[in-house]
Amino acid sequence: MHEAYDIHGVQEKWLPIWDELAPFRSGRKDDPRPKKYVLDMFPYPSGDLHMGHAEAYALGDVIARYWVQRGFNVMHPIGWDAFGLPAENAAIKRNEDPSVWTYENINTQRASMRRYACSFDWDRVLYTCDPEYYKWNQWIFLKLFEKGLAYRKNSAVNWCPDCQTVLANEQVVAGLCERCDSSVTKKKLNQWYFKITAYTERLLEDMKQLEGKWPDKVLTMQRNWIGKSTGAEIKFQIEDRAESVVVYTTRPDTLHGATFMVVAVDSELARELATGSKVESEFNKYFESVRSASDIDRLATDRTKTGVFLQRYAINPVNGERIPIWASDYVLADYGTGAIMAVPAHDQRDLDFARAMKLPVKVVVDTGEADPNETGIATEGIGKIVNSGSISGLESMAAISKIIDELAKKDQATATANYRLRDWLISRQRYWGTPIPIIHCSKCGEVPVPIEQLPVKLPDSKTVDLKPKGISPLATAADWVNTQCPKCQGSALRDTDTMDTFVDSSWYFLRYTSVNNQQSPFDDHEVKTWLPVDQYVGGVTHAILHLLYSRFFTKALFDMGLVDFNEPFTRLLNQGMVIMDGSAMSKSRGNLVRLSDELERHGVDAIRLSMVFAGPPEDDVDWSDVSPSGSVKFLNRAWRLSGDVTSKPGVNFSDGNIDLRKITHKALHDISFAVESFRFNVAVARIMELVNATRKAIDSGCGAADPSVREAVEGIAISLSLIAPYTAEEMWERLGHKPSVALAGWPKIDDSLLTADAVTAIFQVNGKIKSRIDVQPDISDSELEAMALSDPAIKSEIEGIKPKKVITKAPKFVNIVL
RNA sequence: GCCCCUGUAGCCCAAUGGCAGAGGCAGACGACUUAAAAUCGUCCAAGUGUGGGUUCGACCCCCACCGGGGGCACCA
Repeated sequence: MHEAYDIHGVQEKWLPIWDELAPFRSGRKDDPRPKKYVLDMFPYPSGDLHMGHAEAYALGDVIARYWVQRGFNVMHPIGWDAFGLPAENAAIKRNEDPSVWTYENINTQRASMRRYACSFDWDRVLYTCDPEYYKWNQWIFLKLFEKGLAYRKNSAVNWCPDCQTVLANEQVVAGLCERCDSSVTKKKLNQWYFKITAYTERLLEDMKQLEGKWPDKVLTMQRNWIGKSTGAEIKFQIEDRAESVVVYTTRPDTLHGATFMVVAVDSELARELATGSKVESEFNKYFESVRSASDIDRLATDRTKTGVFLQRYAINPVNGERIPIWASDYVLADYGTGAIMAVPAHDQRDLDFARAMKLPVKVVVDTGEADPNETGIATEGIGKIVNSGSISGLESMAAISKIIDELAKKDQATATANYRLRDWLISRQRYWGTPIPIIHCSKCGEVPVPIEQLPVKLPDSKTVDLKPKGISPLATAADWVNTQCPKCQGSALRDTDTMDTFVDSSWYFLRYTSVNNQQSPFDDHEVKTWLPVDQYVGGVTHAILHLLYSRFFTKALFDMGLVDFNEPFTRLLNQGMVIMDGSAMSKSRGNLVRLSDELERHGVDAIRLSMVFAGPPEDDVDWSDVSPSGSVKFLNRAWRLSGDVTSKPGVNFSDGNIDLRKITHKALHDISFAVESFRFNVAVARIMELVNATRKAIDSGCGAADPSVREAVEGIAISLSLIAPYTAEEMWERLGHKPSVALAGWPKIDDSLLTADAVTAIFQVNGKIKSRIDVQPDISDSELEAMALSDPAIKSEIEGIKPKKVITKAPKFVNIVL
């Protein structure tokens, strides 16, 4: 039986010692170390931790632990995103308060995190369902309300029939509810919104700060989501109507080609134009058919165009042509002005409609492609303008600015931009969330709950009918709903909706700085000390939702003077998913791997190591490609080294074997570099290399007693402490040191040991390698070139031909071009 | 349909315009062992998806195509 350490024994051994030492407590007032805020996205407490958490928290931990070793005062907090539907649904099923299920899961997860050796600061924990937390949600809501950034409006909203609540645009994915995949329908409701659209340009502009620091993918997704387009608003006179209609177009250069106008069937304008006309009943029939269609149907791209001619005409401002006005569902009521000028020759959707309705097609841009009249394919590119009066002959770009100028003088056009981003709908018709702190008074209207009355706590769940029925369960708590108007003292009603749980996570990173503060959401001084977050770690699933909302909150708080930075997360790392056999793990697929089973089998360190070593962090980890037993083997191999070292702690390393010392210093240097550039898999490979080299040095090199061996093994223990804390702690103890290795500090790297004694130079002829030779690393270009030219292999290649060119980069290579 | 990422050994992955291989998994062989496990050691394999181009030199940069993944998709 070869010596091996007891995986589970060491876990039980070190946990209480770490509890005692609390090596990751941050924020001592007199701490002289520079700060670093490393943040993992907090979990939703939906049961125990799973493989995905194991990966994410292993990666975040490497970063946090690394900066501690590098001498930083690292804040690495954790909390729970504890409001939300699963708790409520469980509560209904179990007939108990949602908090019971929630806190049971939180306790389970907390115990698992402790065991998983997460380097969290356990003094900075928060739960969003805690009234001490959501009180500040309400406080921020009221601040936004005061600034006009929180408002209520009546409009058609996304409704999930399964969750029985409304959803924000961001929470509808391809017509389906992002939570439960039900088909989302529309419902006309009076709902609360946050005015994120007031920040559109800044959300877009400030992304420049994040370039290179956030994954490009996330920035692209946010840009797409915001969806900026530039163009012009153009006024069209309408026959027999005093007011003109404004349309938005990105292609004012095609204005002469507008042969009809289309208004959104569900717009006010369409209703007005149809009312009292001969086509009113036909319009109503069409309107009803469109209204009952699901989003899924509506979004199908290959759907044939439908519409109703409203028997009305608009006048094209550039040529006075009468163009018919149609109502259709292919124009959206809430984008642009809800009406468009249709240019069938140069827009595929308009062309499809024109062909379906037998409307004329007029080519006004020559793109060099075939006539859309014949091909049925609109020529959407830019080109030379034709048949367009004053702008004929211009290129599209020049034509756009000219026509806008001309029309602007007559007050018929304005250059403008449009965005896809809509305001954030935050009211939800469910119980387990933050109550909206507004009182509705028949005399005074929407009255904010006075600050000193916060929090507006949720009514006791026993007094509430939790079953979803389309209105908020809070409405059934009569005693809670009926209250007094803070202004006129008359009887009034509380708002019964709760906030979207994304509100909770939009500022939690600020609360960590002062979780026990009862006077304000966060302590000014602490926020100045710690924020912004230096490193955020989490899944790409939040690329739009959470990250966009948090950026919006930060900017709003900045404008209120509450924070002094405008981007919350300086750097972002997106880890991939843990999958199995090529697809996402799920019970129904039968490919679920249970984290607890894996931990039981291989131990915490081996699982953490496997996660980190599996590949680049942003790639998915396929668990079927991972060998946790290989990790166990490696950890044993590293651990055994610590028992072989015979020199005493504190021995002078400079007396050690130079070869091993060079390997050690190079390895430690490379490991730092790899960790700082998020190539953790490479860092692990370097540690493995160092372990192999040390093994060799002990068995067949300088021997176990050499000081260089101690230096190497100590370096291994410290590096491993980022990834495999239990093993590292055991090694550190066996090396004769006191715990914790987490605080040992990164070894000082001696630059003079980083240069090799000799390097292999290569000699090429026409880029092909012909010879190689070991040279001094400080050899000069001319020396190396001379060596190359006198090298026998090279000489025979050259054979008296005079080289055209010789490229020399000492000490690496010489390339002779013939 | 549009945009982005990606393709290296049987597999997971390294290689920051300069020797294609750092590390691991799997495999083969040897040492130790009565034997096996564990351990230690040795070995094994691709010329970088395909075709062009730039360069003295390309896995790396550019273009096209093929395969895989992702995002957007009636947003005027």
